[in-house]
Amino acid sequence: MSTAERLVAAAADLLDEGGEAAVTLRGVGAAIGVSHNAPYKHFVNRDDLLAAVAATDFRALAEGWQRIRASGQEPNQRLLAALDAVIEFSQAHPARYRLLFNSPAIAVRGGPLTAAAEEALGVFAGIVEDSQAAGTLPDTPSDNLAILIFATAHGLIDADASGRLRPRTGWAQAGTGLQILIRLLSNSHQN
Amino acid sequence: MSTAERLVAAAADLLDEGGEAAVTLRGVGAAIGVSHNAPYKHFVNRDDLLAAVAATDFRALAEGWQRIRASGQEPNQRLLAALDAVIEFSQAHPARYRLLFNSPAIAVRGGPLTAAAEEALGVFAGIVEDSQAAGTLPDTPSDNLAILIFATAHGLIDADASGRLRPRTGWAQAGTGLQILIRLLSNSHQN
DNA sequence: CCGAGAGGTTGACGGTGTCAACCTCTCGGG
DNA sequence: CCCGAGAGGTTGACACCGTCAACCTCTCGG
Repeated sequence: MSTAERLVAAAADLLDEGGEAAVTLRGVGAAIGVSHNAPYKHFVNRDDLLAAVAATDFRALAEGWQRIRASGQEPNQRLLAALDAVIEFSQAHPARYRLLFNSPAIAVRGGPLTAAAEEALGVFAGIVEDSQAAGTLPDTPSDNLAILIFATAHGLIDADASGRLRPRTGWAQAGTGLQILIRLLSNSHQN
Repeated sequence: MSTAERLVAAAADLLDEGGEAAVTLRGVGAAIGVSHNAPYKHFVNRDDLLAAVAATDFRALAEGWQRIRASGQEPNQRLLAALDAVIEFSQAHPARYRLLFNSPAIAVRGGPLTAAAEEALGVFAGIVEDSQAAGTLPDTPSDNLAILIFATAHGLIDADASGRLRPRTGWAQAGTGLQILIRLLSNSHQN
């Protein structure tokens, strides 16, 4: 593993352990046994390192979704599995999830990060499209419905992370809300 | 205005001007002409000050929604107006919006912040309930549907803020997506 | 062979949150 | 009337952080 990769991995670990505030260039360097300035040989600054973590995670997410899309399940089952996958990631790695979908430091940047994000969301849109093609979701333009569904998932995940989901709804987790949404949308379609 | 209130106002201004990173205890103190340690006489630490800003904004949001709920419009129009209000806030004060609904530093804390947040979301749930009572939305339990709708709104706002909404959907802003959602839900109800 | 560049190091700078100590009013009970 | 406690403000210090600059040391291609 190259030094740059080890730095990214160390940053991801620190993110998991202590949130974004715990990711310090000096700490990341120390974690892999290099000096406090070594990261600057591979990343232009702290945000750039975080962006690299985000890009890695987007690629992993896209890969997981791709596998789900290619699996033999029913289309709506694949959609629910894709949503479950991102919910699971958000619970296992909250800070990294926030980096992907909530971080202003990352939002604007172009380049490989944006490309990785768009590829991942493209795979997700494909999964939604499969459901529409199978006739189990309304035939609104695919990208629009995908964004709508994903936005709801993200909103529910955030609400859960903020502790505002369970007390108000009694739902065990965000997935419950999404099942309800999918059902409502299916009803809408069959009207 | 008390010193504490002036500190909160100054913090809100800095949030608007330069994002969360620009809110520095020293800067907030300097902005109102006190020393770099004066804030500690009113807030236990930086997060506490940010929480005070968030609580203030939650109360203002609740007040605005209350006014909308009491207005004479049609129930579904009131719901769309409430959603427009939060979208407008998110665009006028992105960093403060993020503080309300995205911030891990704020999420866990109990006390007045949590109370203010729950009151605001309660008002929103009331608006949704009105629409259900008028028969223009499905009769899923009120709180659940409110959370579902608000989560979608929040997700679309985040997607927009990350620059991932417009290129993919062509929607002018998050509100467009919400109109579509409301229409889909209405269809679902009338099935 | 040698020189440039990649990748690493040390050292320094200004800025930041936070703690500790001190100062100075205000005001209510003896 | 006094006086002492506490609220609210100040200065000073500390450790830590991102970042810049300068330097060192390999490696490798012309």
